[in-house]
Amino acid sequence: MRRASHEAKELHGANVDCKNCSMFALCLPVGVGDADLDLLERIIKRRKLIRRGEDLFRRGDRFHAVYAVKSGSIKTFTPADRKTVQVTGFHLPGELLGLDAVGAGVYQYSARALETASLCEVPFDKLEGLGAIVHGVQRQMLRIMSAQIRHDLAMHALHCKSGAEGRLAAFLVNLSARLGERGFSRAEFRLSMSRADIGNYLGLAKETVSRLFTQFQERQLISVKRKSLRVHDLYRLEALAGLHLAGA
Amino acid sequence: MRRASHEAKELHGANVDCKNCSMFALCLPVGVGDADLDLLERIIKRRKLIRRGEDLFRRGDRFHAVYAVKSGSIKTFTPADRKTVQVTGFHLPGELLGLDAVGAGVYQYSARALETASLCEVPFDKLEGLGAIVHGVQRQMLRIMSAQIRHDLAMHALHCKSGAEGRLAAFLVNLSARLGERGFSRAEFRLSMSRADIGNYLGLAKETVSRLFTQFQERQLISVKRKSLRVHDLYRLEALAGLHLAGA
DNA sequence: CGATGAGTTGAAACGTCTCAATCTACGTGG
DNA sequence: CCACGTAGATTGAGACGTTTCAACTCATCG
Repeated sequence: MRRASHEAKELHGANVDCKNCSMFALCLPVGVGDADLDLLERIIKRRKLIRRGEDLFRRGDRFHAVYAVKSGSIKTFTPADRKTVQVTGFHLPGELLGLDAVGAGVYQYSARALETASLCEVPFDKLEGLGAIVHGVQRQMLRIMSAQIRHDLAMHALHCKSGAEGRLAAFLVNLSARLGERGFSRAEFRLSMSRADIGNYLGLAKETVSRLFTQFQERQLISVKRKSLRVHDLYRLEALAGLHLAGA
Repeated sequence: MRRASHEAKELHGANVDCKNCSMFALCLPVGVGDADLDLLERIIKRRKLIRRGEDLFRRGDRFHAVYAVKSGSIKTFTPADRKTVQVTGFHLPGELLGLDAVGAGVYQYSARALETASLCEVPFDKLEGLGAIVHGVQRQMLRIMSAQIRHDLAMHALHCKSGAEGRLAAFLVNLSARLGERGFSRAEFRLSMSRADIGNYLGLAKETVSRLFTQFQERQLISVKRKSLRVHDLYRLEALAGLHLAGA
């Protein structure tokens, strides 16, 4: 059970509260109002602003920091064919980027802003150093990594749905849920990525995505107008996505 | 560049050396021959043996331990439809299971032996406790988690290849590489999972998998006889899988 | 040695992709 | 401020690949 009782924010423009940020868990163990918190603040709060189409980092860049999205959204991608890319994920406000690079030393994919985005940069060596000192930070770092693995698993499951319909439905349900978790509206939001990006991500042709959107609309599941989307019947959408398994 | 110069072991029956185990990294930071190592040993070395078809744990079970596969292989799966399952992964000797459950408290999927398998059980609370005390263990735990995230990313990429041919090729290349990393033969190994499992995992019908195997065989890429597989032309297989991108 | 489950193969049905034309929104420069 | 150019989105029709259904073979095991 998750709460989403706040007045839902607009994705575009609004920042996530630190409370809703994936990184916030790191703040909890340190005594609030303590010198420790100040220490953490000094490490984390470097802000970065990038505009639509600009890259945050590129595949192969030396790893030095994890990023938390404060506002806007980011897509990550990696070369596929000699002249195409594979979109590997979309990152929404409150979510993290770059954890996969921790042990590798270099980023595994490129990250590009889908719209103007602000981010918190967290230099990892400093954070790791803090973890060695402050009790509980280490524990939270593991929790965060584990959550990332679960997230990736869920994305994986999303891709496995056979049939374009189920995949797109799962994608929308997933987007809706992730936005809802951070206090945005679950029912109405902006698709910051193009149809082509969605298609690429899901392994579908952009035309198929487009057709499916209009089909979902005819079935009263959603309404889409350009980039704005409204979910009318989340339950049936989830059913299409293959959720609603056992009674659980 | 990875080395595989050892005499290649048989997958079936042979154990991975601790040296080749994902968990081994945890042993490095503690001074070898020290009292610490003994401590680690006491935590890790609970062995578990399960037979083909038996479950190591089930989705929803309370999380208490991470497992390392010593021999044999494990498949993980989760319910999909009301009466089908989705295979989420295969775990080979030296690989880990259950890291995703660290922050969740319960396992996210069920794990079943594809053949008789022996495992090391690592109670996580104890390990975490040790991490708080022994310098370096914490660091290695993060490295391991990060590696898991990268692994999941790679699996994700594998699924994204459009076209059954590319997906199956990528799957075989991936299997070959993972076995090679642990000192097994990259060219000749046993497919411990059924065609149906492979198909389910890749989002293909089992018949398609079967047809592709014979087709790959006709093209001299591999030879398959029942469960034993030999890779004849890894390079062309990688090409099919969509690797060989830029010159890098 | 028959039973059983896994694997293979064929033919038809279906779904998704590709190609191509059209349409829409948006940003740019006149 | 309007007009145009462009990139993204939509829609249609045919080609292609994968799934499904079904028959059959082959190994394994009681």
